[in-house]
Amino acid sequence: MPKDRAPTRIQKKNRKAILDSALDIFSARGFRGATVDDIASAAGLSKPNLLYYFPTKESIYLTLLEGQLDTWLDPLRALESDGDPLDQILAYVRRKLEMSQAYPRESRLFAHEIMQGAPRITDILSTDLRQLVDEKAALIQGWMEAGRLAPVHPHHLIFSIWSLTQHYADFDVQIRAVLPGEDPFAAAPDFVETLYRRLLTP
Amino acid sequence: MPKDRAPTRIQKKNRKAILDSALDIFSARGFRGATVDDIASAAGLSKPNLLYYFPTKESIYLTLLEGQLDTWLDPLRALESDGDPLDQILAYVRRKLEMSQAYPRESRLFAHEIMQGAPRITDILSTDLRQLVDEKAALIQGWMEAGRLAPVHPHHLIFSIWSLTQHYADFDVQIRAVLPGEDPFAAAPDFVETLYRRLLTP
DNA sequence: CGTCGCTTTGACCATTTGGTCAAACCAATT
DNA sequence: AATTGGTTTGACCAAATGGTCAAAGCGACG
Repeated sequence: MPKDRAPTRIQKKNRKAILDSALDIFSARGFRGATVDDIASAAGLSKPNLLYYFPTKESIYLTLLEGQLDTWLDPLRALESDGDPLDQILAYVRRKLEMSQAYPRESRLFAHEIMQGAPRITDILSTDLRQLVDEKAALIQGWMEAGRLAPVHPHHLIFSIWSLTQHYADFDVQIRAVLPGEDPFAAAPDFVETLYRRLLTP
Repeated sequence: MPKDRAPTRIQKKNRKAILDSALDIFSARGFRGATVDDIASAAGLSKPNLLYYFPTKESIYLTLLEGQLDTWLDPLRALESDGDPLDQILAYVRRKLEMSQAYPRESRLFAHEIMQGAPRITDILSTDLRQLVDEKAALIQGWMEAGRLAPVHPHHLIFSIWSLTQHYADFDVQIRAVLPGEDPFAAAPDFVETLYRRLLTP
């Protein structure tokens, strides 16, 4: 593995290729279902060569998880107290749905990890994520108490947004198998907007 | 493996124990994350002994998937054209949520399988499940056209029910990490009922 | 109580898989 | 062109894992 210097051109290229291939494979098969060999050949490298850039399979996986976590939570962070509450929520839902469409691999990566019991990120979930959610739930609660949104349990509201939007990424195969021809994401934005509009309009 | 006769008392007991332990482990770790040894010792058997009852790891997994699929779809099948449409939908949602609470392992088993691309059940999804969903979607569509339910895309309505209810089982860890103390399933029934009531009341 | 057929197991095997290592290979700088 | 340091690989290893098998154990029934 290279020294502690500025990464060379080759290092940048290969680390990026590895992480991209690894995301493909981890997101499709979970941590244990992915093999180092598969990731390596998907990245166009030999296994020892891959292990020259990342010391272990786990280190690749952790790099991905940690590297994407912030991005993944950005939409929720952007939920602000300014402006119309319903618009804020709808914008959040829309961002979340766009992320599921644009980054389904990331969605599945987290889904796998959480369904395994989230062994590598429980502490983050119960500290950072929990704090963020509590904060935004309080904001929503405030809107509801002010009569600016119809009242519902704010935490469960957030869960429902997660589940609904990520479902389109995580269960893509099922949706496509069931939906007659049409692109799952075609009608989804309208549907979720309608749903949250009717749920939350005071 | 035993001949083609009526199963003995011991066979019944052991097959049941194996399937139960296997459900524990497959649902927690997915197919590749589960080892035959783990399942065997969880069932209180040696590995060769387990393989005396099921020829392969895959056969255990398939037995579970197929054995639970019908049960898993029963709530949707029970959606009938009789009675008040909203009550029918709300009853479906309630049944589905109860199943997530009572059978989280089964929910996760299917979730894992589908997230892997559903290699073993794609055909069932695109035939049986699709037909069932189409049928019920048509029923819902009819209710909406008759003005007895507020109009939304019926397929996506069904997806939303799946995602919302199964989320409580599949992402249990995350929900518990985020929810301040309370039991996730305590407020869930009220929340989902409110959601679908507001969404669908004409 | 002996036999027959179901049940259980220790020992074993082949394959897969994560990871190591020394040697070869390049690329750029002097 | 020689040197230096990053890059690549073939060969190899140990552990894990799915599965086999012959032999031993056991239960019920005549």
